[in-house]
Amino acid sequence: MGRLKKTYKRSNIPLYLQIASTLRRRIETGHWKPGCQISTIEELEREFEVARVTVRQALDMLQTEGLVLRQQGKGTFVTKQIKDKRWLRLEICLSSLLETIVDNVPKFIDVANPPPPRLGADDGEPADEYIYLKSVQTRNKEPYGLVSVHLAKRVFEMAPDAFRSRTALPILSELKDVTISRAHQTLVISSADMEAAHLLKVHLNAPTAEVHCVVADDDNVAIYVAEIIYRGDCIKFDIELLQYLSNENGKRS
Amino acid sequence: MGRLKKTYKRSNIPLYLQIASTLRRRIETGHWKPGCQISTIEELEREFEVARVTVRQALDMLQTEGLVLRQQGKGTFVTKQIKDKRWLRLEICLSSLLETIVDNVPKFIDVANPPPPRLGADDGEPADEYIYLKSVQTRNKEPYGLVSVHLAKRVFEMAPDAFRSRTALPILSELKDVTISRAHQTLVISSADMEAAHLLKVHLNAPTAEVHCVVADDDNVAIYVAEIIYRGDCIKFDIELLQYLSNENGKRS
DNA sequence: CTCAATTTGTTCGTATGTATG
DNA sequence: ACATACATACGAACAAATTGA
Repeated sequence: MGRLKKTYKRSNIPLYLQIASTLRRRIETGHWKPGCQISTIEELEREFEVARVTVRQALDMLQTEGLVLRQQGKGTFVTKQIKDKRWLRLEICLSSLLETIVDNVPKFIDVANPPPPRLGADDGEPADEYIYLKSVQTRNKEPYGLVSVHLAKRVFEMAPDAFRSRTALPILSELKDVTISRAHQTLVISSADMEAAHLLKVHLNAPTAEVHCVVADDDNVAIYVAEIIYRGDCIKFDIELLQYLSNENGKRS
Repeated sequence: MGRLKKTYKRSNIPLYLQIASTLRRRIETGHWKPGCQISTIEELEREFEVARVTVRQALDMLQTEGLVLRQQGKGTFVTKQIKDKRWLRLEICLSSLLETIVDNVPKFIDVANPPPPRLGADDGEPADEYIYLKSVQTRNKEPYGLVSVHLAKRVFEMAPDAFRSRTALPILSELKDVTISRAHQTLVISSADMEAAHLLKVHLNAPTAEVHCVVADDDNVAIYVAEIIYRGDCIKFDIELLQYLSNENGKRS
């Protein structure tokens, strides 16, 4: 068994899906640009070491997605560039984060048995009581984030109607009687479980970003504890490495 | 077709794999802790709306991985916790980034036909000539990153031996005759293609972080252009949202 | 216009994998 | 463990459209 087959077999995912992903990627990265003819079926047969029908099955998918056009006797051509949908820029300061999400429209979901908030060691003291709010965030009617928020009941009751209709964090930051002393966020890369896949309309195991966000007030009480699952394909992170310069960097004048 | 089946079918990935992933996740997140008995096969049958044999096939995988132990007449028990391997903290300033990667051991790969560097509009002017260095980064003998660097030939020749044996960025920052005027990084979430899957020893389509990093000198020439693919399961991002406060945030004193 | 080369389309038969009850 | 159905994958042969010589 060749090196290729070995990589294929590490997952038991159907071959034609794996090949489709690889080809889709070549279009996405601009390796094959729109209008350009891609490798012939026979070349792909040899490259991936698979049967003709399997290559065709992969191309069928791309054609259904409208990415390529196949013409008998001519070849297979790229019809459109995949547009990058990564519109959601992750932010590293609270004010820009708020700007990004203030206009989002949450669709709230009823939850029968709310889980307890997951608080880490550094996240502050738990509040006496929490209200649990779960919602799907959408943009252009496309879901992109699944948000589960534990909001201190005391805070929730300052503006219950607002919290039940808009995204919590901007409301929180506008409340006069609440002082935010700490806001901390952790991001890891994960993959969609059944619930997330269903609500975000992606494949099971599609790449996601899991964000854990905790806001503490001036008594160090965690008044806002959120678990957010974003679709991986809508997120982007820009970092200017020289912007927040610490002093140790002796190189720069 | 029920809601569950619909989510399953969105991908054509075999059912037993999807179920295995879901169960593996429950162990990973601590929903089922070590020693704990998991749902019986009959419960899982009902929960996932699949046949008995399909559940068993999923459990076979977990048992092969050593995650669970099945005992006839007793049940299925979790044997070990999956350890979180997210040791690599992404950094937002150059000095901490350098600290993180300075000791990394790259294993260089020969490349026949280097691709051209991918420079965006804001990335600066291209250098006259680049040296292409491709390497797999490892930690504890486990691969975690696939790095492709275009290094301006002029810079490379200042310390060719160093660049051929160590990670480029720390060397670059130590060179006396090079002034870094801009260092910019973009991160997106993606999934492993054939090559990355093979070199990073993950499944095809496993979640990854793709980092595009460009360093420009004081003539605004892009002297370092890197494409890095990290395993998604070794990355972590900590953000103190109040640390880098912009002025508009009127709420805080 | 015809011919040959190229490229995709179609169809068989067979084997194995996945999923059900 | 069995019978059944359907999906995946192979290899090979043949058909149809396009192109340029």
